[in-house]
Amino acid sequence: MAKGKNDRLMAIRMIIATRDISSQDEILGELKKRGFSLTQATLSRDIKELQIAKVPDGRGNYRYRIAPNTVMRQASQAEPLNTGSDLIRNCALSLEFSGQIAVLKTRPGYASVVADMVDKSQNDGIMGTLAGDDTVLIILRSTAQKQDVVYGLSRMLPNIGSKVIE
Amino acid sequence: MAKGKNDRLMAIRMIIATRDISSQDEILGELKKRGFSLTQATLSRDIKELQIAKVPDGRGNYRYRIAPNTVMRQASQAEPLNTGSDLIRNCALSLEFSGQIAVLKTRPGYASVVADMVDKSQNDGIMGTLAGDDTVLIILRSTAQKQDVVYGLSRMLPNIGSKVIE
DNA sequence: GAGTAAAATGTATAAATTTGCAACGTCATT
DNA sequence: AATGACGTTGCAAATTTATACATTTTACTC
Repeated sequence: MAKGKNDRLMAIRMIIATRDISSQDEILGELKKRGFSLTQATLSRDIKELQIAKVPDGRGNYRYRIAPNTVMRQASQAEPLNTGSDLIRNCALSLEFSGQIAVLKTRPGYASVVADMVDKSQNDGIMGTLAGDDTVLIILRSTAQKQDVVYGLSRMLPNIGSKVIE
Repeated sequence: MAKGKNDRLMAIRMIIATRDISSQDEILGELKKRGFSLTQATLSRDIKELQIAKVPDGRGNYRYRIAPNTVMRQASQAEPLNTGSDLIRNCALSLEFSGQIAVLKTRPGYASVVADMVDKSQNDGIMGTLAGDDTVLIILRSTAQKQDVVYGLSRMLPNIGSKVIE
């Protein structure tokens, strides 16, 4: 099972989203369980590339998390869109609207990745997004139509339409 | 011994919000310039307490950042307001409204500091704020008038009026 | 003021993370 | 096949960060 670097990066994201991890050696152990072969040095480089950080959790411990600085972006400043993997595409769990706000629930740890995709979906109705760990808050422009927003999102998240809570 | 621990913590927040810092020793140097006397060990503990993390910045370097609070602060619980420096005052870049929400963009890294100031501005129209890295989400009370909110903010951020996107 | 518990800090060290460098593999071109 | 550009990786060392332990300071009570 010769897995490429990209699979490894996705696996790292999944691991830190799923488990309470506080050192790179722990991540390394999880990766090896999953059949990856690498050293801690490479992992450190991967983590840098993924913008993952070791963050104090406020309860006396540390935890690896996807970088805070990808948390919020203005939709209009987005770059051209990028396909992304199925793994990412399928991690949107639900979408619910309330006035000019929409709340998009994701699998734990994926919110910032999904928020990034939402920003890149070039949707005029979206003013900006804010991502936590498993929730993306989407701020709509006052002129936005709910249907148009859902349609726009569906370009990046194909089956989002079926996840809308009415 | 000049200043208490709390002053030191505030100084650390200010330093990392203001400068591009990539190691604790650099922070230590800034603190000493400002008249604080401490060791790296104490700084490490302070950083843990403040939930500050060393985050890859996506451009090949690392930077210390305050962990974004994913929990909304209630404006009403704010302490009396505090002048703040010109540097902080001038880091609001734009302000845009959509219904009961306003999105305030700041220079990267300043959102939590600005959000803090907004909370302390004792503005009745503001229900609370949520800060990312360079964006502050301001949730307005349903009764709030946009003009009153802008006016209230201008007490903390003097030229915010000119940054409003219409 | 003496006594005591808790908090804060420094010292020294351990643990964790980053990085320079050389080596290897992949592609595209010659 | 040889060449070269480029990305990826391991190794080992350097750097950076966290922490165990001892000591000092602070805050409070008597």
